Amino acid sequence: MLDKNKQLLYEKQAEIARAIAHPLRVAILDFLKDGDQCVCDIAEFVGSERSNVSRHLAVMVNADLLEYHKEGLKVIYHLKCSCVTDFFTCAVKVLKQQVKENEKLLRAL
Amino acid sequence: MLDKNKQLLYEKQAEIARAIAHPLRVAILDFLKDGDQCVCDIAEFVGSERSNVSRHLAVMVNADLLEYHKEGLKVIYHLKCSCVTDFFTCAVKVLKQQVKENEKLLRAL
DNA sequence: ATACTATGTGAGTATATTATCACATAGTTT
DNA sequence: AAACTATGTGATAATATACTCACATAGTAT
Repeated sequence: MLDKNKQLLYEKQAEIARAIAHPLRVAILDFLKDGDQCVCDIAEFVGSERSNVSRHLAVMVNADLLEYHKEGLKVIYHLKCSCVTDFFTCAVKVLKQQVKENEKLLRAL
Repeated sequence: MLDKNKQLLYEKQAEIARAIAHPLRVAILDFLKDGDQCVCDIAEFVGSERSNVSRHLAVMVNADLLEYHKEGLKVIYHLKCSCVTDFFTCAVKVLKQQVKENEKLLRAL
């Protein structure tokens, strides 16, 4: 059985996964990996209301995936840990493997 | 704005993140990285009901993170894509960075 | 066939997450 | 100061997730 420390670690890791686990947030992370952006431009990129984007950004700041600073009226968000892209690399691997299997299935018809 | 294909990709990636985003599932993945296991032993490892574990396993099979085969009465689960550990490496990096910042804060008191 | 073991599933409840709208705040410009 | 712009937040409703219990299924052993 798990000891308390391991359990806590798993909870923390799950928290980080949860902070990524939304299409909009994935889109935001993908956008920010190419450079810092303000809420306004992020909202335009992902195609959602600013208030909604604001909430999603807060989720990721809370999980320490993002940080921000003010520039006049604007709030600029910045990807704090670039290794987040490692996750996406893995996700793409899983997806490609899915496709491969579907192709196999298709050929068997 | 995002085109349909990008949007679909982000949804798929989010789906995979969601499949990881639970303490129990993180624990299971961590357990399986060291070798295949049956539901029974997984349930014991994570310290939860078998029926619950069964459901969590189904979530990850659905996301193509896991696969399984039967061996007599037992169902053996297997980590399909070892790169999942990359995600945890990143998560740990984020957590360490959190700790560092907290230490800084503490010293400033 | 009966009893047993490992696993999965339906139903119900509890809880968490998300989107939306209206509004609040804070900084900027005139 | 008044109007404006960018952002964040409270309240609500809709939806999704998670856990539990009881039961179903499938393979095994006697």
